[in-house]
Amino acid sequence: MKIESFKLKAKIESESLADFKVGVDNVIFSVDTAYNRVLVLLRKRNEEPFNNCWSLPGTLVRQGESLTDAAYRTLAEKIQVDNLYLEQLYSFGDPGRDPRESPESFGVRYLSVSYFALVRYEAAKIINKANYSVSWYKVDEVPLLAFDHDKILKYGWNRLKNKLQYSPIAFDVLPAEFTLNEVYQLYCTILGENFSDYSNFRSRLLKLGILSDTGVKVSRGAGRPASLYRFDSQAFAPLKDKPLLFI
Amino acid sequence: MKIESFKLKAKIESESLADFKVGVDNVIFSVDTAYNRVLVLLRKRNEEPFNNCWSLPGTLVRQGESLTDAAYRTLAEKIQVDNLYLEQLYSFGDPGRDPRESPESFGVRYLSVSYFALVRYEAAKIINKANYSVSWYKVDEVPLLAFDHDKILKYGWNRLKNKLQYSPIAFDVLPAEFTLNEVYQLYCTILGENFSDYSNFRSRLLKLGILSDTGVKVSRGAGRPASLYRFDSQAFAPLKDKPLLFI
DNA sequence: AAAATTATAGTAATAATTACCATAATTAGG
DNA sequence: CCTAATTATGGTAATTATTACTATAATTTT
Repeated sequence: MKIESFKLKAKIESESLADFKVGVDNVIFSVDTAYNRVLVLLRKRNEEPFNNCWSLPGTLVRQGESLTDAAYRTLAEKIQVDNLYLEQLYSFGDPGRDPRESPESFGVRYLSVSYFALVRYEAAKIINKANYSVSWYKVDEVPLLAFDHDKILKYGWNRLKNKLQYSPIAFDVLPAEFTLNEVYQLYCTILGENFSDYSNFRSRLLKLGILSDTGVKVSRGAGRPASLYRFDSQAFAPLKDKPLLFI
Repeated sequence: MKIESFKLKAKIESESLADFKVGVDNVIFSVDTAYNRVLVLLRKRNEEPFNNCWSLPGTLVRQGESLTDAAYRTLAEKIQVDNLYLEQLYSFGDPGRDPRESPESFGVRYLSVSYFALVRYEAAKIINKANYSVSWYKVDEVPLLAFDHDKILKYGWNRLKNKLQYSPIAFDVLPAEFTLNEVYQLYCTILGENFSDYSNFRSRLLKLGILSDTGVKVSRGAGRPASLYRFDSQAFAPLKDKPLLFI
């Protein structure tokens, strides 16, 4: 059987099934505790459709590549960072969400599997290349985005705020050793300042029993030196999948 | 340009991009409070691959069809039910997850966008047709499933237990008017009996202020008649997206 | 050396949770 | 028809958690 006739046969057999290109779009948040802001990484498109529009950084999935790999590849192309949290967000696949779904393209559909990532602003370095431009935008000051990326961003921003409250994602993003104030600043920056008082946040966090005090003290500017803590993943393991509030 | 040569050009242009078929697989749970068990709907496959294996009910997405529509279509083919909760779960797309991803099929990939649904067992009627067989299995007694459906089921079962605790999905599944005991039984059946005492569950639930007493009393068997309540979606609206515990 | 700053511990008032108990209103069984 | 069993509902005291503070310790800044 020749290739083309095989293809035709497959086409007939599949009746009216859609053919998909699958893209991965990343909502990459960075927490800038120094300036009390959350930023999201946007990329200026330099191709059709939505040429010159800002969009979430994304890529189409290649042969043999897993979805997560595609997400990491996109992220690694744009920023250089050691500690990050990444998880799949949601899949957007409504017909018509991508203008490339034209009749001339034989009814191909574009599905976006979105991922959300969290990094610290100070620890993430943007990789600038000649052929594209990426930039951090304050999460509440993003321009209109290409495709349905506004919707994806909104979805991701909600997930981030919720996830932070019942999941220890903060410790994936912080360096291995951190002060309690650094944790507090991270929570404040993402959730707003009025969610808890520092003293109570400290006791709440320590009572969970998932942080271990290294005993090492560090001075960051003025004031009494703070203890460095580590996240104790062994102590956390039994709490996994329990509805656990971190704030 | 002829169709075939256009296709060839598209192929070259797309370099090493994967082509996907997108399927929707449903983890449909039913709560059987009478027998204190949670069931999941499985379908016996009557086609390759995994012929004669049990699998999650699913379908490939058709041209012009949204993912959610495909999920509802699969569900409506298998069961007849009035009140249900449905939400997208996760997308599984690792290369090699479907044996149809053979070299002869030109590197096509099979992505599964999974959905999870919740219904009441008493309210869901299986639709039996000649060409397939579906059946409820206790969630802790499922056989080995086709594809990576074991993984999907596990993921869905976790999501269900968590979601129930911070989201009012119970009221999507219950009839419009229900007794507090019916709510309690639903929670017990899914989460196990030792999560809370009935009396405390009642006060917790009522204190949320999202249920309104209709004043109508019903007798279900022996004992004092119970009040029928309604879910007050208006009262719930401001609580949406807050980390709210229902137990 | 004094003032400012930050970390940490602690405390009293309030609120929430828990493990019960009491009573009301019905059905079930003789 | 009467009594026992059953279920719904309201309540309470003990415990625990949360909240809004205060006090003190250990450092840097001036």
